[in-house]
Amino acid sequence: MAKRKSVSIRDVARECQASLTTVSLVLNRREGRISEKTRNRVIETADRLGYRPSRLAQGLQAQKSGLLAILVPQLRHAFADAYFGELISAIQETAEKFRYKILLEVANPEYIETEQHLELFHRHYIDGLLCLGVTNRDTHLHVFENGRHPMVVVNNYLSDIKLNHVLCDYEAAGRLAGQHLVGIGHRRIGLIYGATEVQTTEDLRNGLESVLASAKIRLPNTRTHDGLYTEEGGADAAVRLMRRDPKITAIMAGNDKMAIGAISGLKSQGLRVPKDVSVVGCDDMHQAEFCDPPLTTVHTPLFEIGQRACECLMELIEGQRDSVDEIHPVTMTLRKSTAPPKTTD
Amino acid sequence: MAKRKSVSIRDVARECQASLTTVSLVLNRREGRISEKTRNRVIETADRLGYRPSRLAQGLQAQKSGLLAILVPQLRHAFADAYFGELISAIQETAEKFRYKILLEVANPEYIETEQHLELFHRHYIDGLLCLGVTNRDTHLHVFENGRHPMVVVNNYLSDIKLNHVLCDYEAAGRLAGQHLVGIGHRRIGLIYGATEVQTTEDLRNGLESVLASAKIRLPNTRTHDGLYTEEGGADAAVRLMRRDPKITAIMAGNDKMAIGAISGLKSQGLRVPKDVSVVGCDDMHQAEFCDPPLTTVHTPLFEIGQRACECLMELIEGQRDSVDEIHPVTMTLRKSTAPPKTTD
DNA sequence: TGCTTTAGATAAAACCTTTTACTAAGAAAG
DNA sequence: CTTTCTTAGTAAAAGGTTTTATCTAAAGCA
Repeated sequence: MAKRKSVSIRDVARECQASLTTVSLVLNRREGRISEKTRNRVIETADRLGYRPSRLAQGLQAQKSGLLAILVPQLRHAFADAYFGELISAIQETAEKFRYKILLEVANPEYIETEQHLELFHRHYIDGLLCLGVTNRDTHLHVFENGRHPMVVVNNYLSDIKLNHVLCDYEAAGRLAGQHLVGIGHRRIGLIYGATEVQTTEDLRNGLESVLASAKIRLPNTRTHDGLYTEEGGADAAVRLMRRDPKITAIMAGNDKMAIGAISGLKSQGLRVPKDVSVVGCDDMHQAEFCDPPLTTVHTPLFEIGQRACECLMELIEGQRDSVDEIHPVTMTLRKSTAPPKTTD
Repeated sequence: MAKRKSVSIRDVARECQASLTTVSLVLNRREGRISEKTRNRVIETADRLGYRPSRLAQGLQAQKSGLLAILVPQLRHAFADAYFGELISAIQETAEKFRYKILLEVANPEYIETEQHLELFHRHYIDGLLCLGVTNRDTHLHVFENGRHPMVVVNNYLSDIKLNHVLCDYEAAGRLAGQHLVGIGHRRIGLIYGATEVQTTEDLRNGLESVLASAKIRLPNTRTHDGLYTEEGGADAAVRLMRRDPKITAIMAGNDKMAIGAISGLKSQGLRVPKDVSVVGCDDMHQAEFCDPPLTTVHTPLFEIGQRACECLMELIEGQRDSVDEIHPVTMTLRKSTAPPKTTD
């Protein structure tokens, strides 16, 4: 079975006795220039031959690839993660509406070293870039500071580099969780944070601390621990926190994964949730509803964030705006993992 | 800031007083044709101007896009799913080794209707395709039967259409789980399956039934239920199964998500796992280790499957082979969600 | 009749590479 | 001194599209 060459616009033109220009004009619906008769002849021929314009040729001519890239950090199997998955779903869905396609890029050390994220633009691979899971350590992103290449940081931002971003209000998330816990009577509250180099981690902690402060509660370092954004990390952190300060009555975790891990860790120590210790998460992942007990958590509108990030990127590409800076509100979702403390201390 | 045009090979040639051919030859390391002196001059100039070959032009000339697509079904936020995530991670990692990039495609009804999966090839978007989450209903894939376009079905196959595939042995998975449960004394065993239109679901059931049959145990329809591959579905199915036949002592679920849902459903009925009812899953997702109780499950080598599928696709593209049909073995992972039944009936 | 306008169509350029086929100059061979 | 071979390099074609500038024939007008 010989791999027959695909039919080009040239073939269509020859077949229906018209020029390339005519065919192109007709097929691109440029109105008014071509007679009805010729138009129909061209369309019929194109249809009959099964003509499909080559995207490479179109891209070359238009100097547009029609592709966006999503840049994800290299975590242990990053795509097996519900957080990234949710954002990617949202972005892909939105991009499709704008007839863009999505390229998947993973930022491993060699990738950064060789500046592949820039190369994507230089080599005309993509028209725009969405960065997921960035941290303050991602100094390689400074190349986007000048805004020369359309790019948006999704659900985060960098403290030192001014970049386009769309995210939700993690300080408010910390405040809401804090208000909830303090409101039902907790005073010894622990915090399991994700990586400190993530700016939103900082924000969340600040939000929580501000609420605690106004209730005259301190958050000493003995009551905080890194949970690495993972279940294992959360479990481990919870165990350590309780060992350091057994009087803790409530724990907030920086994301649902760590919160679920924490619950598991607490259980392993014979502690009941929420009877002995309350746990509140952050994200409101699908899974939060299905753990035991169902997780009280801060709802962050991840899907919406992904959508907006993509929409804004489109506007950057089209030149309809030249910077993006959006912060979306968050809400509290009450389930069964929090309750008033047994004893007030 | 005027969007300065990017530098082309023409610019390099002009700048260093050489022809396009010479520059191209040097930059593509075609050995022997160009003198050391000219070579160095060209390299220096290209470097100085920051020349980057346009992928669109290269692709047009080579009639290759350098892109693969992953086609995922439109499920509720498909990418927020650990199963697909694991496969995608593996594929992306492998593709990178071969210097291919990955395009993300979601097969919604309109997508199928307009044959976008074919269009990807016709319009030179991609050089190869990997299909995830396919079912026997996906008749639109018959267009790939002739093998004209390089494509591989990942971790599944279709009963009616002969397509390239790489998957793990789901019949063995059913057998292993069955042997384990029967081995520790269970005789009333329930099955929560995923969608029946998925061929591997069928295989898994056949494997389980074959083991039960040789132990003279039947698997009547009253002891099976659809769990929709979701946690909710699994929970619901477990509740219904126990209601229909309260003497069931063990349940196998077609994937870990349903198994975890089932555990949650059983708990909600006051049943203890594994004391009252044993549960065994299939997949061995990361989460399986962290639920309560940790899940006994069949380990399917998903990462390896993704890797191999991608490798085979490369070979199809390069014309090094013209069909793919690989089945990988599975193993049993014993944790805490199964135990001998309380009473034998 | 002679000039201008318009509708319909097209040739050629541009987008950027790679590859094929060719040339010019110098060296080796006779 | 002529012929052949080799080396270093280049012009041109091909890959497929869109767009700009141009052309032709017919119609409109004085």
